[in-house]
Amino acid sequence: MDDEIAVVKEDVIESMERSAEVYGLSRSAGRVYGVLYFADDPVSIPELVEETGYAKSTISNITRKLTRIGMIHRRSSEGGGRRVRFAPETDLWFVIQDVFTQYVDREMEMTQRTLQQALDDLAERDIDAVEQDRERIAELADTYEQLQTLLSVAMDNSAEDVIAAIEQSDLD
Amino acid sequence: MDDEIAVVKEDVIESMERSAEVYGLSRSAGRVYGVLYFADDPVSIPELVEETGYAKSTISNITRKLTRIGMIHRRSSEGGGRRVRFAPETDLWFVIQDVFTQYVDREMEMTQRTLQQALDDLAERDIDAVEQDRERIAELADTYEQLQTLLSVAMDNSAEDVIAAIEQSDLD
DNA sequence: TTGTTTGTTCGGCTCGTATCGAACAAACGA
DNA sequence: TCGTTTGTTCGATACGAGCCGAACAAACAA
Repeated sequence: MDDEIAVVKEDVIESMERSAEVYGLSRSAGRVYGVLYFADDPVSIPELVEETGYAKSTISNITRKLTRIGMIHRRSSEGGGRRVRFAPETDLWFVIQDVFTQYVDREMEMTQRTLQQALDDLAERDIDAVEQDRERIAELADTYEQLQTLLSVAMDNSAEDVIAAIEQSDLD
Repeated sequence: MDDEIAVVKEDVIESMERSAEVYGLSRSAGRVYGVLYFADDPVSIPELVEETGYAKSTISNITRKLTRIGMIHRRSSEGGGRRVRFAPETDLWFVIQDVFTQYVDREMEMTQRTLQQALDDLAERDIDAVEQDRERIAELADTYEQLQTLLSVAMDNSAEDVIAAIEQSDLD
């Protein structure tokens, strides 16, 4: 009876474990997210321990990491005791935007700063001797700027809007 | 003299090491790419050993990995002996497209298959008992389909075209 | 053929990370 | 107040990844 349903959910959760791995998270993180995703209400740490079989400390670490990247949320302060409860962020586009803004955008900013500094350093020197190197660094900076432009547009809009904008053009 | 230039290049290469880490590669991979990026001609494995200080076996593994994901290319068959030489792929957008197509697109296809299978399984059962679970899985499938659409448009066009399409709309 | 150069594979070492259980801290209920 | 529940932090262990040197394989030169 319910068993069949449980099997189907288990399949989906296992799929989430695989996905988590692809995106640089642990399988355990995928499972925790999966349990939250199918839960009717926010889930406490003891309940996650019960449902996943992981140790309390492990769940504590996983929930912290997932909370930090915005994949789950702490639903603190609520009827019951001081139990912390977690709910999943179901808008995956939002999660992606968050992660890219936190890490990729950051990395691009740092890289751009390094490249500009390098160009400044080379600018003070004999042109011919460094021209080829200067050109290469400049190209890299251009490429990065282009990627940054692309990324910031994607990060500042809903997935629907981006799709709509592209489809209304002649790209597809 | 040349030293100053070497320092600037070293800064840029170290930046590439950091970037490589953010994107799930090893620092050593970033360095190898950096050396190739500044080289005037394709570089052999012994030369990479010389320039990076890494062991021959390490360079062998790194070049294989970078070649697989399309960040560098084997320039085999060439004037000299049987030495294999490597050149960098400088079109980073092309690299990104490759990686996303190889891994993310693949993961999304697999997930979609799992989700559809789950929906089929639930379809045979009593509607009311599984309606909420079915709805959740369906939403996940929808989200994934949307992300796939977005991704495939981005992966099938040049960065310039995608940027142009978006800017010609009213998104920015 | 035989020695040399080049590249891959293998075994081992190190280090980081995931995980556990236990100790600790904080908040709640009695 | 004191015990109980909840959550975090702290070593300890285990497993995987990066890296190395050595053994091996393959191609070239003499």
